[in-house]
Amino acid sequence: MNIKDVATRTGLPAKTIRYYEEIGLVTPDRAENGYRAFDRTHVHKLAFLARARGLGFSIEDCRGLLALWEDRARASGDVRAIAKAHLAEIEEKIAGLEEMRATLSDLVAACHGDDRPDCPILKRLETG
Amino acid sequence: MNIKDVATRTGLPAKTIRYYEEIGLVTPDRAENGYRAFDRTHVHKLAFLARARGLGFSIEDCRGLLALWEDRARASGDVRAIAKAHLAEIEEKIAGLEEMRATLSDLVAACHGDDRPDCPILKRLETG
DNA sequence: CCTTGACCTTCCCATCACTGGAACCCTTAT
DNA sequence: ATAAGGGTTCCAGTGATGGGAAGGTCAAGG
Repeated sequence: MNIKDVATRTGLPAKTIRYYEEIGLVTPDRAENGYRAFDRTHVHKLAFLARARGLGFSIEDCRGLLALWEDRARASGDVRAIAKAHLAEIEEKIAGLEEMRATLSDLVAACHGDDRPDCPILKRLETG
Repeated sequence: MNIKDVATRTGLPAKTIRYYEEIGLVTPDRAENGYRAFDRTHVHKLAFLARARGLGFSIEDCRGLLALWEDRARASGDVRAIAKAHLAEIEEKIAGLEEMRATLSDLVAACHGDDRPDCPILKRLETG
């Protein structure tokens, strides 16, 4: 299968698939004309990657998850540890963003937002 | 004032302050020895930038906010528009992360996480 | 046979907002 | 004289792509 078909099937841009090959996440064969030749397992792997990335896992996490996925003797605890660490990062990010949101929505609410120069938003940025 | 003092006062790394000069956000004078010479207004400006960045505004947003801050004839509506757009972006980001968090915490909860290979997390990544 | 258009390839540059490091200069104190 | 602790510039790298150039390949139509 050529790269465009794989892109369509997995939802990943062709560029991204080439990148994943470059960093060793997939290793498609090559046809005689130099085109990448993907088989079912490659597509399956790329779909896995697309889902993991969709859940926000880093490329390196994905590499680890892929390795575990392909290891029949894996311990589910290892998978869980990766997911748990990632979950913690996400929660941290959310917390940071929530704080920004709270401040920003207060400021936006406090600013009358007309032609006058007086502005609580700028005042806050000015004075902390 | 030399860059280290400004860094201490604003909480910004010296590297970042140099970068802000490079992209035209501040334009400190130069002493005879080539050192950057910051005065009170530069420090004030950098502190403003530090706070705006702390609220997640992009550098380009900061540039706009700085310009408005320095414009006595500004309309607070312009400031508010920038803040509102940024708030919307943040809320979008939060929504995306919340979705990830929900899925991930379900998966982490469902995975027994021991030595056995059976793993709902991998199953989910495998099958969507 | 030739051309067109849709593929494919590699390669390099850009993103965002820094961060690290090398190589070198200046100042102050010992 | 030297050492510590400033400062300077410039180059390269980060994560995970995206854009675009320059050129090879393939199938269909005139």
